[in-house]
Amino acid sequence: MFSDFDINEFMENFSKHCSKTIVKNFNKGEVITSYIQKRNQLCMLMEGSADLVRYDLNGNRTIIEHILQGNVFGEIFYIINTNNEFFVEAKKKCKVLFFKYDFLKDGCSSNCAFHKVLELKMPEIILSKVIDLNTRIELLTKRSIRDRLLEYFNTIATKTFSKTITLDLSLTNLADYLSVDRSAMMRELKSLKEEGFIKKNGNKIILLHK
Amino acid sequence: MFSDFDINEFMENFSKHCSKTIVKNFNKGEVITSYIQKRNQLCMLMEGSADLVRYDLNGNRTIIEHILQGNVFGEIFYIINTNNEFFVEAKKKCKVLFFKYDFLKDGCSSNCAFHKVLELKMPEIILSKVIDLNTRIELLTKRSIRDRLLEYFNTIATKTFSKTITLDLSLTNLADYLSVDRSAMMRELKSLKEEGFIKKNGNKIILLHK
DNA sequence: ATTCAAGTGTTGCATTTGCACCATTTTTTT
DNA sequence: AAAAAAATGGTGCAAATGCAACACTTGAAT
Repeated sequence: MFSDFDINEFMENFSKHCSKTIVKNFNKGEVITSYIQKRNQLCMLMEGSADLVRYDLNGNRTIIEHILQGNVFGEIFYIINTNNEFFVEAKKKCKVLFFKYDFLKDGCSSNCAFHKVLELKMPEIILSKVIDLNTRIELLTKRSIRDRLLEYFNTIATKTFSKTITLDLSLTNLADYLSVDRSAMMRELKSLKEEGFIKKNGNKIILLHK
Repeated sequence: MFSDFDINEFMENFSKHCSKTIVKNFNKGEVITSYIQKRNQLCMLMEGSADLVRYDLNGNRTIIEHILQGNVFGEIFYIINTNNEFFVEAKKKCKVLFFKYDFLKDGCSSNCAFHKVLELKMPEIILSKVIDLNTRIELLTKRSIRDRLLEYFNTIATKTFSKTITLDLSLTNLADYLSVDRSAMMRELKSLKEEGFIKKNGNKIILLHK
């Protein structure tokens, strides 16, 4: 989608030239932002990886979104009407660009050229977000743990053109991402192995044709 | 978000002036589009309401998305990598505008002014889509039928500023939307009534403070 | 007005999932 | 290198959910 355009390089330059954007660095485990107030905040992950995590009243932890380099995130995408808390947690060292969505339309005082480019690219950036979210919904509408696991594996296999998958989430986090109980998921993984749907060795999974 | 701009009126005019967009009408029950090929199709619902429905291999029907007047939908938002079939079904008489996403960037031969406006408004249109999808994800990550029902009711209550809700989905469709078994959902609705969380009379539901 | 189709409400039973543990291994921190 | 923390793998049991079936009501079509 950005074949002729390196969005990360662009954003890096953007932040250097435009006084109204901020770049911050975070270490693993730190909270990048929390979705509480309405600040119209829009963020872009320039380096590293992070999770948008929700803790509910029962103590369940859910990974709402797995954020990779180049992805956008932030309050601007949410209407917060629950008591739950949302945090974006850095999984590795992260570099994050913060800016306000309003600001995008308004331009900045210096009327900088970067704004124009970002404005132009924004539909595509958000469109790829929509595609990711729909992929997530496709997963979450699966009714059984088995179907969610297979959907997750198949999505990655399709993306990487390979039936051999290296999980970038721990199994504990995978359960939180699929929004299911971890021990029940382990049980299901075992069944999938025994019934010949997959082979599993550590964080490597091979999808078998069945 | 479109306080100073009536997007529907605009689209109506757009379709009249721009040779590359098509408006079609559909009766209740008709299939508006199916998500199979990659045609970069983007649609906007100008009148009526519709559901994006998926039937899986087990025969389960899931309402992936409930599409209202002014909403956009279409293949462009999806990567189809499953065997499942996706249909958009008209719930009422519908008027739908079809166009191609690519075309948006390229402009049309007559270089019409409508393109410019749509280009300008596109980020906001898609942004509101993102907000809807995140609301949907928030619902689907709830682990119990009870929590999904309450989340659904609360979202509507927040939107309408009222604790009294009139369901615009049949209970059968609501179950398909929550992605749960209908009879299990009915059981849960009954418990919610008995335990004093809600009052229910036909398709009217009152949320009680608890 | 009658027939047919769809939606509602309910139940018994089987299956799946979640919960509360525990043992062991791996990773991280001190 | 030792200690602490986190992840993996597992189990028994309880609770939630799905499935299949049926009666009844409502709405649509002929």
